[in-house]
Amino acid sequence: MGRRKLKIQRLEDMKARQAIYSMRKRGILKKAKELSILCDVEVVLSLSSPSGKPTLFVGQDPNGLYSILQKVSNMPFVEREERRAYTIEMLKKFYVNWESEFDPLSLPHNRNVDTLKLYEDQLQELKNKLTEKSKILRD
Amino acid sequence: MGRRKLKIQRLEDMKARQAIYSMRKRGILKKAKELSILCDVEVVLSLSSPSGKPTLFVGQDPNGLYSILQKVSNMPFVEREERRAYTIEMLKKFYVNWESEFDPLSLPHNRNVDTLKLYEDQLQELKNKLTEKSKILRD
DNA sequence: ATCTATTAATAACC
DNA sequence: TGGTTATTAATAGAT
Repeated sequence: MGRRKLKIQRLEDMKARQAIYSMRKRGILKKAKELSILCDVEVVLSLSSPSGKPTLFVGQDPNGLYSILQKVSNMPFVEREERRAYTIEMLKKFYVNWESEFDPLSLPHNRNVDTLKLYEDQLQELKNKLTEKSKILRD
Repeated sequence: MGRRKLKIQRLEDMKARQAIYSMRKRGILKKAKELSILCDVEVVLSLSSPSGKPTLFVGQDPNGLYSILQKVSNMPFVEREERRAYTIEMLKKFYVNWESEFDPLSLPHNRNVDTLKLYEDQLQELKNKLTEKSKILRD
């Protein structure tokens, strides 16, 4: 929408980038909010401005953020900068079709996750340790 | 947009919920993709359908997901179901204005985070332990 | 930031 | 679920 149709490609003009970002950020946040209310669903939207300022929207059920974190918190690798590539690989296994051009990365509930089973088991001990530490920390 | 203006409130009719969700999901995913390309920014969008099927979109820089996880993975509490409320409290501290009616939860880079400093320090030891474990796990 | 000409999303229908 | 159309909403370019 607008005076002209905008080609969807990286805007090279930094000024335009920032301007368009501000406008569209408002739009998508509104959409996110509406969707979460209308359909009573979990929505998490995370953005970074061209200058790097992050924005987080968590709609309706805060457990939405909780649940996505829960999935990924099974991976101990997120805390190590040099492990990014590996983290991404793990995410691909949780969320199929990572590379798909536009289609959402959909994770059917009953997907076969055999390959993850072993991994999860390996992590159990680690998570237990973490939980203990958490407890100590809160006391 | 549509034949009539839709009031933004929870749709009680399950059928309508599912239908509207499908339509709007497509829309918001398109917006997310466009924003990530146009402005070359990190975008992470996580949705749950009314029936619970999750959808994840990660745009442009996969490190977007990485960085949000990195922030929150500073919190060891995410792995404990009964700690949800506490987790939410921590998130509020990372992302201000949690309760704001529509405004995004924005986290300025140079925000004063004194209250977090102590917490982060306390967590350092924990993270070190975690890193060790991760290393062992990969070997 | 605000303003509008236009395009894009979408509510109701089929 | 997928397609069509009348309308509303988002927004590109200009102010």
